[in-house]
Amino acid sequence: MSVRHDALLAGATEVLLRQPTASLAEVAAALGVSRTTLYSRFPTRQALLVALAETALDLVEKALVEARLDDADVPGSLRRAVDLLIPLGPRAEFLLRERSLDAEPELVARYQSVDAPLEEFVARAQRAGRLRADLPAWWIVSSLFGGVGSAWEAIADGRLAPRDATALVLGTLLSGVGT
Amino acid sequence: MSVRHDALLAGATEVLLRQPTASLAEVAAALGVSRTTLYSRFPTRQALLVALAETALDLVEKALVEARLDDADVPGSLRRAVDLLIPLGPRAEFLLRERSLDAEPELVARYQSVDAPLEEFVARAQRAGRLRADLPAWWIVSSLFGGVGSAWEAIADGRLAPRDATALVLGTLLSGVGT
DNA sequence: TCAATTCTGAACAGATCTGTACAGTTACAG
DNA sequence: CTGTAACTGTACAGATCTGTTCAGAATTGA
Repeated sequence: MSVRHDALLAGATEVLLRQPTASLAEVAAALGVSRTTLYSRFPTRQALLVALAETALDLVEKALVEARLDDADVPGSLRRAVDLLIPLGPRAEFLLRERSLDAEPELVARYQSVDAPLEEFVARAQRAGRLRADLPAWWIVSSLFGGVGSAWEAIADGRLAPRDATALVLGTLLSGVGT
Repeated sequence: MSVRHDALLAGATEVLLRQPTASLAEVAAALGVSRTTLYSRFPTRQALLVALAETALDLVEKALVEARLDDADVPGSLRRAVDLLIPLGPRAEFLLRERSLDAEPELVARYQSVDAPLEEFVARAQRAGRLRADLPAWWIVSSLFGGVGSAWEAIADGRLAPRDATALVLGTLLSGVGT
């Protein structure tokens, strides 16, 4: 096997992220693999997209586990989570842009189950008075992911150094931009 | 003219937002217009996309003008801006998702010129001590648009009432989610 | 060295899309 | 009522993409 299966998935994600309408011929060429090989692994284009989404969700899920969300240390937990999410940029960004994935019920179901541990953590932190309780928990989670997304964009544009991203995202999320 | 030109643009935006790969035949059908008519107004598919983007940028630009950004009233100015940006959701969201527009230099140039007045306003507010000066102005603008984007998503999902959106976005942006 | 698995290039049918052309119909203004 | 302008349906050529098939080449492991 000249190209490992997961390396192939990672490469395909990047190609399709840059050019979502790329044909499988273009994807195969960019990966240095023949179109036939691609079809032997993924029977249809949609199957490839779903596989890409699955692995991206796996990565996000894994990041949230590795962040070791700890009710006793809310800022530290959030810092670890953002720190682990930042490098996933290109892999996960694909999920948000590709519309045809919304038609896959099993994927849509996973979106929520992946968010769940973080949302529950936020809700506990709110009850413990560590986070504002006058905002919906889902909104706080949404804002966190939004901040991570803005950071991805800024990094891709070369405006932001990856090492600075976490502090910027968390500093803004927790304290706001007001004085 | 059975379908007004700008109504046609608005409708086309919605169709293409829901299904970015829709053919011009589908777009025309959804608009109640013949495919031939569509081609008579926009010589190519790309020309249609560019026209859509132009009008979306016009709307954002107009919203920022109408917000009457006033250095003496930072929170009020931001509130007016967000208030006017929220209803633009579907129109502007299209811009962010459609990748083929990145190949149009004149559009890319406008992205920045549209943001400019807001970014300058933020920079002045920072110098006046009304906003945190330890964050880059572009990041604050990016966070504001990110918050508006999260609100659009939540509204589309039915999780958020449009009337509540502005307070949620601004409350989070200015004060953060920490206690 | 040999055998099995995997990859490759080429070709194919079917489908779809774009962009163009044109003749006929509708709608509207004067 | 009449003429102009806009719209419509249809048809076409060219291009591209998907998904399949298959015989041969390359790799790999034993």
